[in-house]
Amino acid sequence: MKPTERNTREQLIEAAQQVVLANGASSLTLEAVARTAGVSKGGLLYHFPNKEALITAMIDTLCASFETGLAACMADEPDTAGRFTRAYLRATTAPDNDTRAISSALFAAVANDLALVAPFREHMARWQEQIMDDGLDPALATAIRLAADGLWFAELGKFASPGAELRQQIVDTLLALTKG
Amino acid sequence: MKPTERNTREQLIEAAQQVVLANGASSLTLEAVARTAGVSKGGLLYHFPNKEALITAMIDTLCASFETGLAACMADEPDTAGRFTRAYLRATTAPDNDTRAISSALFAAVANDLALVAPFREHMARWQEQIMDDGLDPALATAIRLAADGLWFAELGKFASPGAELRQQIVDTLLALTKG
DNA sequence: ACAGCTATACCGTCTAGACGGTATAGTAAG
DNA sequence: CTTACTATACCGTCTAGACGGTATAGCTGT
Repeated sequence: MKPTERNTREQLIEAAQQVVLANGASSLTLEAVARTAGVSKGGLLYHFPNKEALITAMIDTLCASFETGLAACMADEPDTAGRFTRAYLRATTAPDNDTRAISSALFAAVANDLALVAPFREHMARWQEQIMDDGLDPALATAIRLAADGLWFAELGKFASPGAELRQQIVDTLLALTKG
Repeated sequence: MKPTERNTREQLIEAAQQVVLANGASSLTLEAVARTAGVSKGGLLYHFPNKEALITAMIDTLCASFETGLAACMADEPDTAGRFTRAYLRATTAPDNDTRAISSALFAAVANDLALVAPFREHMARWQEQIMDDGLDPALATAIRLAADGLWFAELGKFASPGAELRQQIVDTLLALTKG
């Protein structure tokens, strides 16, 4: 059996997500993560020299995961005006069940050190650029993006998040807005 | 000078907001809050027996402040379909400079104990009820609410928040949507 | 094929310090 | 005598991170 560098690292990140979701960001301790991942604390520190590195990796995973989903949605979308905006909307509202898990990285970052959200901000800025240059009225396109973010935020924090049926109608309404 | 029960209490809440905004939620310690407010730690504990009570008070302040702004916006809005949705939009996007300060309560709650956001969730649920029963298509009205939340969230966390001009156009676009 | 070396992938223990919270004694104003 | 604090000392718990040790895998020269 090969020592599974990749797997352990990923397991640790997953464990960190679980810990945050289960008990809140305040319970994200190195020990708890190690225990959840079935690894000793020393083992965790081998992969991530400190807590900051762990959270940074969580944020990277979040961004990479979304970027992947976004690329897939772009491929499915015809190359007409509003293409990126529609893909963004579809990507944020895709019924990925682990969206919440992955997004827990933001909670962890906010709770531990606001500076850790910087990479996320940069990604957002780049997406916003593409929204602005999407062949739609920039204000409308951004409004749609904000609605998508708002839905994602509502579901992340369980802030009056709409039920399945209403949710679908909202997505459809927003999609329709990208088509005049 | 009467020992100013009210003022000190409010000062402590303000200090807590400042601490969170300045250094992130992780730096919200009782000692730091007391120091910022110019009060001894014992004095803080006189008003708030523990950290949880302090954060709960922060959340209450957040909700009360928004509720007040919302009521004011309702009063300014004609009693036609979409009245509440427009008021909600205006209230969340009002250029209150301390919106960010007050909203730091959410950061504090998420960082310390997710259970503390429960009162906020309840408020959101009640607002959502009124959005649904506002004489508009529920999906459209909720989409507008989510866009308002998204804008608030973007500005709270500095996530690709639009500049002043674009922001105004977005609000106008959303307002227009409530009028068919 | 086998010894010798090195890098990888961990484990378990320890410590310094921070933090929440308690206790106590005292003060100043009304 | 009560309210509203200040000031200080302290305790128990938790935590990040350092450190030393260990087992294994994969070369490399012979």
